[in-house]
Amino acid sequence: MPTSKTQPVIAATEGAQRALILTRAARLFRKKGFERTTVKEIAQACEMLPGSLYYRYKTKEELLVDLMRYGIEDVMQDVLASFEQTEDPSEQLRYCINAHLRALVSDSDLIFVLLFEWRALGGEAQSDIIALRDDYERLWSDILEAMVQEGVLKPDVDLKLLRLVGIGSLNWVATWYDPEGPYDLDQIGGFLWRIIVDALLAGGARGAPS
Amino acid sequence: MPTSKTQPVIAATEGAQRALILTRAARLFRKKGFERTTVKEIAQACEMLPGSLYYRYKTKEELLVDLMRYGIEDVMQDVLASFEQTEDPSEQLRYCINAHLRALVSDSDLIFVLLFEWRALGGEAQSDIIALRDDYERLWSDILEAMVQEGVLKPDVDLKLLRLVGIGSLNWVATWYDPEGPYDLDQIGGFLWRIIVDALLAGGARGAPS
DNA sequence: GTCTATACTCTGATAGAC
DNA sequence: GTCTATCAGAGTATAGAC
Repeated sequence: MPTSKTQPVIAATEGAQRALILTRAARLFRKKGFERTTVKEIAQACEMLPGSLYYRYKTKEELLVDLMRYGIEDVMQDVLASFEQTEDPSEQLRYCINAHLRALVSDSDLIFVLLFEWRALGGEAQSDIIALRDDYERLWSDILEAMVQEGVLKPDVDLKLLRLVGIGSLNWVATWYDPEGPYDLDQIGGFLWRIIVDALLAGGARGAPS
Repeated sequence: MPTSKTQPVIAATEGAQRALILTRAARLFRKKGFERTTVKEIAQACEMLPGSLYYRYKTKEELLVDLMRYGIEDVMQDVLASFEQTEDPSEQLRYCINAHLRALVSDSDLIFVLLFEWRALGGEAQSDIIALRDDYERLWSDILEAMVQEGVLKPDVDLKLLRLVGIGSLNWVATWYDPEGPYDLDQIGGFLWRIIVDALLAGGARGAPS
């Protein structure tokens, strides 16, 4: 192999290992919760022994933090990419909703863990992750604000409430969604999207903002 | 004290003790999670010692199960009572939304624990609690169905999806609601209620069911 | 019913060989 | 980088006195 390509290849391998560990861990954390999952189990799932894991992460909590960081980067990329697929604000919302849902229930369980295990983090780590989550929510604020400025949403809608309630309904999907169930992600996302648009579309006949 | 009153008084005292223990435990579980809360801490919060707790509950998990059972009975009563305060289906929905929100963030943290700690339960206990939760969700199905039959919601609305998405947005409020924050429960509940009604009201001009 | 004292288990984490 | 071996600590749960 040419020397010039050595560096990237190593990096990719490293990254792959990290991804593998975090994904396997996420699956366990999602199923059993962070505390009930032992380091032994994580190592086993990665086909190594506990000692080897401690070469990469000083503590179990540090692994969780890295997992969450990795997860949030993942969603943000997905949502941003979806956002840029169209210029139409209403469609942008639809795409982003779908991207969020996909990230939430896809085979990587990173986002689920991010959403449901943050209490397992101690003080400072918790603040770090919350800050990252705020970044992500800001992304949604931007999307909604653009919709207002483009005249797709009524100007007097409380965007913060809409964001909180909307993301909430999306996040909760993770608790009941069943790939074998009657609804696919597009249906769920579309349902929510339609409600928002129907209720809050600019120029709507009903719904005085009281 | 007259003898005839002795029995009830004892029962009330017993019940009060149970309520005290479960409420104190719930606060801890909410803050730290079930696993990170030690039996010692629970006992301390109840001003007793670990041994005393084990007189009432054979295991820590049994305490959690009782807590969840107690919590779900609580919500169901509240929501049912709210439902019966009016005959108007639309208002019924509004009242029930508010009741759910109140239960969710009131000083008793029972519902929060019920919603976020069910993974801490092992197999059979988990099934029991899920069955209880299904009972509760059925209550919401009934409310929504009544709204359709009274002509308040469009007949072609997917009630199951509406229920899932709606309850989800309500439940998630528990993760961000701040009593000192800008929104009170009525505002939050009202916001969601208005969206539903505006988007899905029978005879709506927009929103063909695709 | 509550307390004291304690047994037993399991887990996160470390040190050092390879 | 990964494995072996192991420790110190913590936590649930129990037995029996009061």
